[in-house]
Amino acid sequence: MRSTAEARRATVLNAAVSAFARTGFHATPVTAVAAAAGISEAYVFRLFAGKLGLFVAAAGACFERIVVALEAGAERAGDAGPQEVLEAMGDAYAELIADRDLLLFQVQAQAVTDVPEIAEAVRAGYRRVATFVGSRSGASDAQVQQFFAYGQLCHLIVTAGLEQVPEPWARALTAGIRHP
Amino acid sequence: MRSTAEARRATVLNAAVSAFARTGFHATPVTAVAAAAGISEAYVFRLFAGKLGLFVAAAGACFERIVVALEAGAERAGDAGPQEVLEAMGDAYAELIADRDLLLFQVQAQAVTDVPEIAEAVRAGYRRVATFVGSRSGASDAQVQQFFAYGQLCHLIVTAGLEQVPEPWARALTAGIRHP
DNA sequence: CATGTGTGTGAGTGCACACTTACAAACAGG
DNA sequence: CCTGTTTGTAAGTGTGCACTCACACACATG
Repeated sequence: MRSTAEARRATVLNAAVSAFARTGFHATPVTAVAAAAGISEAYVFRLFAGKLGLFVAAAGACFERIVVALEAGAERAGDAGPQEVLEAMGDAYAELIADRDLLLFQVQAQAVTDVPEIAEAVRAGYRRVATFVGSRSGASDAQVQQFFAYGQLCHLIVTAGLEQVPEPWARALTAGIRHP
Repeated sequence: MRSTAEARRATVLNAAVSAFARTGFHATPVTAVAAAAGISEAYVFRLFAGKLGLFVAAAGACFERIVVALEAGAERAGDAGPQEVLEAMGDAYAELIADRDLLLFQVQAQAVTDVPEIAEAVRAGYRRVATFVGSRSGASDAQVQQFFAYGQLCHLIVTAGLEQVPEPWARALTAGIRHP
């Protein structure tokens, strides 16, 4: 045995998050994921229950990484006030998505929510993130809502490439958004 | 001649917005658009420059309809203050996307911005909407930014079906969002 | 070393779908 | 009524891709 199946699954999931992030569910052949993971397409199908199972598992991994990053960010704020903790989480999120994979994967997953299993995975992911953000920061519902609203705005900015647009309307939308 | 090409193009674009909204660019065969429009697939290819040209044209139609709705909404607020005009636009947008087609199309388009022509169409669309919202309302950049942030949050709520989720975290995210 | 179990692949198979081509019918103008 | 133009389609063609299957190699255990 060159490797255990569990270890392979982990590397495949990393490759899957990146690949799906770039080209989305339907336009990403599992051969692309397999190649990025350095194994054959056939073995990917043995490790996961079809392309759909692979995508759902990748969604789990994506949100897992987000929660971990937010935890680390919140730790930097210690037990400061809700606003401070939220800002620390925002900074952590901005750093995390510098490579764009996690952000783009979320956008891609949102676009395929007509598949029930994917919709459920997206809900489960945001459930984890939202409950964590709320409980860890102690912020009000309205503050948590604002946190996610500007997070979603960040998704638009990145997918549309608005950081690169010098026109006033784009500057207005990107003003104060951290990092991208 | 049963119809003029220009009239056909319009009906095809309506069908295309609906079809692409539901299943996205890559998972929507142009046969589906053709069937919804009541014509043959071959004729769709004569009317538009490939599937990509059809999608880009549909994006134009989508943002066009959004701007028209916002104009009508703003008209209802007359020349009140920026905040009132923004709220009137928000209400108009909420009504407009009751059928979900325009909202879902935007999400789908965002997911396919790795295709340069689509990215440009998305930018052009938001350029129209954002400049109109800013100039018509006279609101500050920060207000306009907030308007779009909560609009994007609305996209998440609808795609993930959060209106149907009774748990507290989902209630926090959907609180005060008009309509869905 | 025989046998079993888990890891891994090459070579298909079948189907969906983007796009083309050859052809037909409706109308317009002279 | 004949000729050209526009509207429209049926029937392909080629390709990409999800998924399968038969098979091979690595390692453990008695």
